[in-house]
Amino acid sequence: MQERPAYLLVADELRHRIQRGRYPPGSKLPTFEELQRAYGVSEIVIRNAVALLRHEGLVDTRRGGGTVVRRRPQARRLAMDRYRAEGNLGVGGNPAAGNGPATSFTADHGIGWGEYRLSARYTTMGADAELAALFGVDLGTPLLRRRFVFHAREEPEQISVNFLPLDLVAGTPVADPAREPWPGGTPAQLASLGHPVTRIEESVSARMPTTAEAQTLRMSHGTPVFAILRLMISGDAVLEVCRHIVIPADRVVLDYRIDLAGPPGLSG
Amino acid sequence: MQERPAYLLVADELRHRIQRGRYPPGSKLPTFEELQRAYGVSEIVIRNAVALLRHEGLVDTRRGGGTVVRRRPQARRLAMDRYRAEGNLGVGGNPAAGNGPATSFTADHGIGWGEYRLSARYTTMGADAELAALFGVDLGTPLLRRRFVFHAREEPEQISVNFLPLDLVAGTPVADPAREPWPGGTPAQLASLGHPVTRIEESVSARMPTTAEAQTLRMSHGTPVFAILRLMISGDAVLEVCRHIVIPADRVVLDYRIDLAGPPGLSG
DNA sequence: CAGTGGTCTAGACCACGCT
DNA sequence: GCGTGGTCTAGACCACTGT
Repeated sequence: MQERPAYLLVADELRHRIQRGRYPPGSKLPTFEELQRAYGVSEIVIRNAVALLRHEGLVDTRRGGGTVVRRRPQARRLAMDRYRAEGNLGVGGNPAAGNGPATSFTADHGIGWGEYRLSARYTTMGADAELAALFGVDLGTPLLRRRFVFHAREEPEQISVNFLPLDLVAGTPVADPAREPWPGGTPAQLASLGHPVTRIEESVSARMPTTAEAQTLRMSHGTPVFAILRLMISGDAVLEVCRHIVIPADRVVLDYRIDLAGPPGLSG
Repeated sequence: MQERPAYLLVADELRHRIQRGRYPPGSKLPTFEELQRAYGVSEIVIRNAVALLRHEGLVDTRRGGGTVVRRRPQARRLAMDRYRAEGNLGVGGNPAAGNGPATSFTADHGIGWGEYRLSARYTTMGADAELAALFGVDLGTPLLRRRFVFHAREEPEQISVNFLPLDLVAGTPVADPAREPWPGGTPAQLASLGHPVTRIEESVSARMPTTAEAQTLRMSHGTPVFAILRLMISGDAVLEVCRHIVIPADRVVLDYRIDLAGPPGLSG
């Protein structure tokens, strides 16, 4: 029977106590010095143990502020129906249906239009291999590249980097950053150009954030992100490629519905 | 201008080299001692830097084996259409369509029936609050609990913990662990009981694995997992609740399609 | 200002992979 | 057996939080 490293034993013990409610969310763990004495080990053992819990997303540590059991933020549910609402908004014309302008983002976060802010950066570039394949166009085809950081109540919540064919949007209000935020979002923009979105495809990945992403989104350690590749399709044409929507994974649950009742796929 | 800690500078440098291809996937980084000398810092600085990269999922370290740039496993695409195939399988009766028995899992992994194995553990329990709400039954209603670990070529790939109403399956082959693996999976099982699945709902979360999950799935460090809550619905009745499907997130991409062309939601 | 966690040093021994 | 990364000691100074 080989001995488990001391820091793992300490981590197991602390984890157990957190999960059993001995250290409830929001409470402080004992200081390193106290833990050191309690377990009769050196500081680095405690440090390694706490670092492990931090990378598991169980605790947060702050200089001078102690080690705090993380509160699980209640996750928002991102339902696919929100896109339906956006589409209708765009098609119908004015968003005068209810409480003023809206977007899937504002609906998701339950915030008003005034609490919604985004920072935008627009550039143009030629399609690289991946984008060319997704759009079904030639390499180097001019695209409008838009990078958004969505804020709810001044808190950064989501990064989006997306692309539109330049020949579709050049000279239109859609290509004007000053027009953002746009009620109804991208579906409304595409509808305003005469191309209502008929299908959306989302490819969901999860990974650890890059340091830049963690900084932009003010993320706590030990939290993965969703990285979603999204296509907006009108008829058979891909009109928008969102290369990545990046969302901290502790803040959302993605809801999808799959209907099997209708006629299944053709072949086979 | 405050100074960035040394270990972050070293991590930045190494990360940059990895991303630029200076250290390609599968290659070894210099040893700690070499890095120490190269940067003129103590060992712990190197250690902290490499630990950071490991938690970001960029490298793997092994005692005696050096620090290796992780190869990105090519992610499998889990498309929602696979459920359609399963449903047809069950309804049609025999799975004699093509290459023998199949499941969404075998299709996903491109493996034959012989390379597919699962370990199963069945128990019964009363519905807790969450399950009762999802099934729409009373607290304590008897349920069959099934825990599966799916293996492809003897590699553990996926954990599933799911529940069926006991009054639906008691005494049927579905409640017999020895009948697994079952061609067509759960949709086929439900169809065999006269309840074809008409709708599936999936709620996708991502988080760091528990230590038990990491061990069961033989995961490398710094990799999050998808945790999917899945409902199988026939008509208006929830027939199966999969409380969590756990899949290492570096191995899959989840594809979803959202059709907007049809009649939108009723209200509003 | 006291207390806390963060970074770092110099050094030791251990466990594992490779050859 | 040798070299690698893993664990650990004892101690120092720094940066931030709270009072």
